Amino acid sequence: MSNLLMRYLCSIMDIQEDLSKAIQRAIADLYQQDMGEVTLQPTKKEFEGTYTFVTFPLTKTLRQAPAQIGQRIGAWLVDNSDLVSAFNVVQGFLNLSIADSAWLGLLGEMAGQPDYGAGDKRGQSVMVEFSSPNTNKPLHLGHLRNIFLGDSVSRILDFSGYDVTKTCIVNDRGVHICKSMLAYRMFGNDETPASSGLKGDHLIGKYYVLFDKAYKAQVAEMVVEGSTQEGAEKKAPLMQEVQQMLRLWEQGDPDTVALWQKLNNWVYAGFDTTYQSIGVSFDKTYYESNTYLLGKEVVEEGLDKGVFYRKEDSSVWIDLTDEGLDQKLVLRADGTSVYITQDLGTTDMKAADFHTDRQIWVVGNEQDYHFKVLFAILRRLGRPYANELYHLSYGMVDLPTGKMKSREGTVVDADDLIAETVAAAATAADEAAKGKLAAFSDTEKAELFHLLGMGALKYYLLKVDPQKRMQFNPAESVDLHGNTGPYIQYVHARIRSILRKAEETNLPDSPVATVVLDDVEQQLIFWLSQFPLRVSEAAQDLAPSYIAQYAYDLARTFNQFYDKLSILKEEDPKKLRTRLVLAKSVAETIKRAMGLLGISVPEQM
RNA sequence: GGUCCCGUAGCUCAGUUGGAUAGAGCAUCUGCCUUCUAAGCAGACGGUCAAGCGUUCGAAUCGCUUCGGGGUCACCA
Repeated sequence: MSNLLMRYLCSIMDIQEDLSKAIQRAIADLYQQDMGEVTLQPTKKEFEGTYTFVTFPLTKTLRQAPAQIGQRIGAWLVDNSDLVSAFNVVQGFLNLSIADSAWLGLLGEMAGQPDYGAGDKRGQSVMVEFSSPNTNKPLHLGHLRNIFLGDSVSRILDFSGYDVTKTCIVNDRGVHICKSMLAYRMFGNDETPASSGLKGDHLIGKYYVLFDKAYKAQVAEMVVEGSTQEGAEKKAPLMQEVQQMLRLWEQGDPDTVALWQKLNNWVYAGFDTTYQSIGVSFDKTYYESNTYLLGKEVVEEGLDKGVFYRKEDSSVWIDLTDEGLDQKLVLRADGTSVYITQDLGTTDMKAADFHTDRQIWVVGNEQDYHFKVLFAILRRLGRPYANELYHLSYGMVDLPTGKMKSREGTVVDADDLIAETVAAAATAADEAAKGKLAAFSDTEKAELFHLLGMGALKYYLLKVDPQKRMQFNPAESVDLHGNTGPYIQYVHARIRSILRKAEETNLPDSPVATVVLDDVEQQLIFWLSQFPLRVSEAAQDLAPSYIAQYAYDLARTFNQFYDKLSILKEEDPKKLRTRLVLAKSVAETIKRAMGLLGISVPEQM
């Protein structure tokens, strides 16, 4: 996939890039050798300097000891480059200090850019599919990881210059929803979200559970009467009724369809409420009731092309054993579809609807195999888009007590979790505020606590590498201290407070070119300068965790700066002005970075 | 069993294309508010990077083997 993603091109001055070129020139000048691209790394904090160039790899070609190479290049840079103010050599490591003038020039350019870090429009489009719930029960914690990931990846790609289409495929048909429908018909007494006071998705979830209870009781009874467990599960009258209902639905029976529509609409309203409270939306929602019959013509096409083959029982298969996969059924003997049939058709349809250059699915890693097969089939069918399909796979969310299991009732409901997180954030924040919120109205307070709670929750779920299974610890997820969303939000509020006091309307937008910088100021400018690179890496790897980590590093460095140096009480007006520019840039970059995670930042907290 | 993913401090996690003495947070302990928001800062404690072998100037990172955890290999979705 990465072949499509070009390296981010930074329009502003790039110290790292310029330094790397200067080193190439040094080597050319001193040794008459062309080393090609040279890479730099940040200097470890126990050493003096900002960037480190490793000279070990040059020893063979240049036939000189690593330390000596470092000495010569370092000296050359100090003499010939305005960027480098000093250097030191430790074995094969050449540590370079950057001149204040270079830092200040960089800060000035960054501060002057209204959309600093954004990528140029590249005329490429991406579709991101995420959330994709079933309509028989409410969203849960696992969905939240999925939704936050999909939403954040969409924002990152958009910010990086792609045209992004966010889609959601709702699984609104099938046995699962018929179970809720049947239970509602049996026990519902025309209950509605309004009459019950329940969100629509929770109401339907309640009937899904009721069905399961009644069904299990029925099965148990039949087992007592002598049936086998397996036989009872198939023959139980409730299951028979569900199957009959599904048939009626497929035949378009008006009563069944009306009931189905009524219940599903309640569920959608419930989902919408949840999406709204977490600040997530979609450009296009597909419904499986409209797509589940798709894919059969793809099967015909595959048979014609000889990609698929028919068995004696007339079921249709593909043999993927030479790719390390298996033989896979794509159409049952009775001519009905399986899951992958429908996905083949849906993928074609999405491509036809939006013509995006890429399609990304945010789906849990239990479907890794499914997507390997899906992509392999589409490649064999010769789809032009087949090499630009990507499964953004993520690991499950575990609780401290272990796996979430719906059977054992340990599934964490999304709405409950959001409410609890916001409530916990409110308690903790109220206490920590120590009177800072005295001027806030109740509404303003509620908004702030929601913002902090969502910041805590989103940051907690997004800071971890998606691929990894992660543990959700409720207590940690609402923490305001340390590597958390609220810690970063706090830094933003702190800076905004200072800027307000500094007569906001009259803030400078450029530093003074001649001031002497403190180490921590250099570090802060360094972190600011890393933002575009981090964004491009996050876009390339579809990794919101890079942005989360970055935002924390930036915020933490600001707190060190804040503790060490005063802004408003600085007596040297040049320094004061420079620090204001610096603080303002940090606040804006934090806001932007957190925005890429779908997290808002407060003006005051 | 085939195949894929994971294994880093007591716990939760970072660790950029192989680089220096492997980093944060939480927890525990110690300092710092008359001073721009202490929701903060600084410090201490804490490691056989699951184990072994190999590749190389150099490995948490790459390769192989073993052990441990999980997913998947449905005419479910």
